[in-house]
Amino acid sequence: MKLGFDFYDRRAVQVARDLLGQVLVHERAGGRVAARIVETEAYIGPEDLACHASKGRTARTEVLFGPPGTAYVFLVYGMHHCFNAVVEPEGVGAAVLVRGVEPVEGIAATVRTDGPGRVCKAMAIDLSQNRTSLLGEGPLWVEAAPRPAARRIVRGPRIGVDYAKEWADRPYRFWVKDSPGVSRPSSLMLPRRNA
DNA sequence: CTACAGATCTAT
DNA sequence: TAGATCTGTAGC
Repeated sequence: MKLGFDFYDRRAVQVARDLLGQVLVHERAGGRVAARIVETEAYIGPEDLACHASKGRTARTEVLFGPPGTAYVFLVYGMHHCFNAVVEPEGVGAAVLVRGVEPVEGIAATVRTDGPGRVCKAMAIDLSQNRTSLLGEGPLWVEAAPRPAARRIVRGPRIGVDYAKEWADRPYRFWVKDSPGVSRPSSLMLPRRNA
């Protein structure tokens, strides 16, 4: 069953942690694509300098202030899409970014799904899903699934938000320990093993 | 109006 | 380590 209003209508950090293990589904003409969420980041509101809502209400960020359970998709670096779920009560500009998934259905095993850009590419998510509801009959939703054991959930600072001053160090990133769907900063990339 | 940097990824 | 490639936002 789909995660509903009450799931998203909570603190961003809580939703980010609870989204781990849940299954993101995109149903479209070409068929259904589904993947298990293994990495998320919370962007907690306008006071959070890493959150797009810190820019105030603009054409781009307006959706963040809307009802929880809405898709927020944006384009970064002119080529990569990032998928978020709007969270917290209406009026609070907050969201949870999905940074990594593991294929469940409709994604070739060879396709990489670690990193927010790759998640959207693998799941065919783009700006056409921006502002669509995750709660009703829209093309995107999150299916409830068993959560990972608490001891398999790891927490740390968000990626790529160094400009956000003290907010950059806040531990708002959550991921499932040892999952291949979890992204790693290039500076920490391990050398490729051929053995 | 122009300039610039960004919640990234890939190839060199 | 830099280039792709586009848009919101700031600055003039």
